[in-house]
Amino acid sequence: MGFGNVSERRMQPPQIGVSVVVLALGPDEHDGTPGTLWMPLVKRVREPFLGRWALPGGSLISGKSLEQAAYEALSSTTDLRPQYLEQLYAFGDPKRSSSGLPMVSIAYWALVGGVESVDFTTTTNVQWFSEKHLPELAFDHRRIVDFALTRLRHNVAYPRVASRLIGERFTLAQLHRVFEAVTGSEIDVANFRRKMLASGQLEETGDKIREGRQRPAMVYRYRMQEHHDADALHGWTQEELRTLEDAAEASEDANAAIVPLMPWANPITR
Amino acid sequence: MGFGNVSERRMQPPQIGVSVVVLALGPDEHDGTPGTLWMPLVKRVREPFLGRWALPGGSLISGKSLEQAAYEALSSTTDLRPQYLEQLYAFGDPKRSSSGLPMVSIAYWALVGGVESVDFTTTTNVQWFSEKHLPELAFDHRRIVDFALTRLRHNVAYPRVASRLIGERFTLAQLHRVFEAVTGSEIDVANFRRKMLASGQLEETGDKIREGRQRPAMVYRYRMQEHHDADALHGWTQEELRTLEDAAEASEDANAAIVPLMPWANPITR
DNA sequence: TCAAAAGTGTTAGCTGTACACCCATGG
DNA sequence: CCATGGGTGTACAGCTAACACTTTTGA
Repeated sequence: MGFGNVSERRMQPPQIGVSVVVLALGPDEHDGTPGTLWMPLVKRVREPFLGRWALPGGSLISGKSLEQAAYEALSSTTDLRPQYLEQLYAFGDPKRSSSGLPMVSIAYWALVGGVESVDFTTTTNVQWFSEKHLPELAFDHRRIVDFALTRLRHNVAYPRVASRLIGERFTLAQLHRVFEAVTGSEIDVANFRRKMLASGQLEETGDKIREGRQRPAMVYRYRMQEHHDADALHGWTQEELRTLEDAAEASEDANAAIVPLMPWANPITR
Repeated sequence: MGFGNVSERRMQPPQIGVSVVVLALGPDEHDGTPGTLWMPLVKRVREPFLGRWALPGGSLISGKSLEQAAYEALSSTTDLRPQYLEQLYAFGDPKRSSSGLPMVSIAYWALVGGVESVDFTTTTNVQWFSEKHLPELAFDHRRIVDFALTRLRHNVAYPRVASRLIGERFTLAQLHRVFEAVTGSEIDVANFRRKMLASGQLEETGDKIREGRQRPAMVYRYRMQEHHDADALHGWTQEELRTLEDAAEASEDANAAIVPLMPWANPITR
């Protein structure tokens, strides 16, 4: 049972899928300093857009939540546990597939990493690309990527976001580099330090680390604040709460509850 | 050909629908002053949740964009042109329908109005409810409503949002009342005036209007800034751009292009 | 001429930004 | 002892919040 022709396909009820923009901090392509965002793409093995690079994703099948589907799309390309996963937007223009197949795609963005810990291995069907040198993508995935990058730039100031990119322990200088890399703008180091420390979100580990040959820097860690029970209040999932906050103004920062991500996730097999 | 039993339905591919939270500013229920948000709900005529109130919405069928589907859900309950329409969130937990029918719902929020112009007529299947006295809703629609209200509260400071609630021409006092009503907090009138005027977004009409028996107030109007051609730049729809901005911090306000809403909308028949 | 709402001025305190400066370390 | 990055002090500009004040109107 093959597909019908284009106009027949247009009459089908739309299919739902998820697409995930997975972002990790990796080395710059010229100097090796970490300061560029990388994302894995998969090569399509079917029409339409056979052979093109596309975002990891999959169809939504019964009994699974959207987050689960996104999580699985992610684990099919990376064996890392996502450090952050949030819904971006639902794309549903019937013209978007440009092949007549009506399709609604719910886009997610995820952060993986820990600066050192990401494995940028290339396989036949999965390859990591620098944000700055993306190939042509299938469907409207390029727009989804831009959407995700914009969101990240706007949200990197939230500790829960930045911390998922950089990893558990870090110096203020490292954190500063991440901010400059992600936002693409220069930030005064002195003021950055004070702002971060004043936020009360950072906690000294007591350790020091020397990166170059100079004075060693204090190692910090994000202080995970205790669970507010906000979800019990309104029945919202953490992910939904984050999206709510994304819509918030800057004023109320990070009074969100942080709980272990993906409470339903199975133990990872790696 | 009826439905199978619950476990059979669970195996179906999920259905996609849209739900719309339509908000308008209406009179307070005690004093008649405009200061309460109202929304239309429809009574369900089918299982599940037969007889319960639910958000206007519908199934997504082929060839229609999500926005079109949302627009039509809106026009089925209100013959007003939506002044604002924006995607909220995609809800997709398979447990959400509590009846075994897998369902993904893409929620939109819309503003209609112009203070005087909304017709709060009740019909058999459609009734307007005050935000403060909502009945029990079908599905997880209560959460969607809360989601929309939170979004509105966070975004009312954006002129394009507030203006769609209040109507074309207004005094600063009226605008001030809207802000206080929506945010639920007291705002110093003097500072509010200055902030609004300093924003450069307001424009005198030259008219004055007297609401009580006192000194008449200047009538203002929002200055619609010219079209940035941002959509041509990135291929984003206006609606997608707004959602992007929602994720933005307060700093960059309203450099968004404003174009006539719903360019594909047919002339209204009223 | 008085009450009530429209509209203006003034100040204290907070925050962001710029930039000068001191400190610790290995070579 | 010096170059380098880590880390601190300070001063100014601009914004916000609070509230006292003046103006305009109809009754």
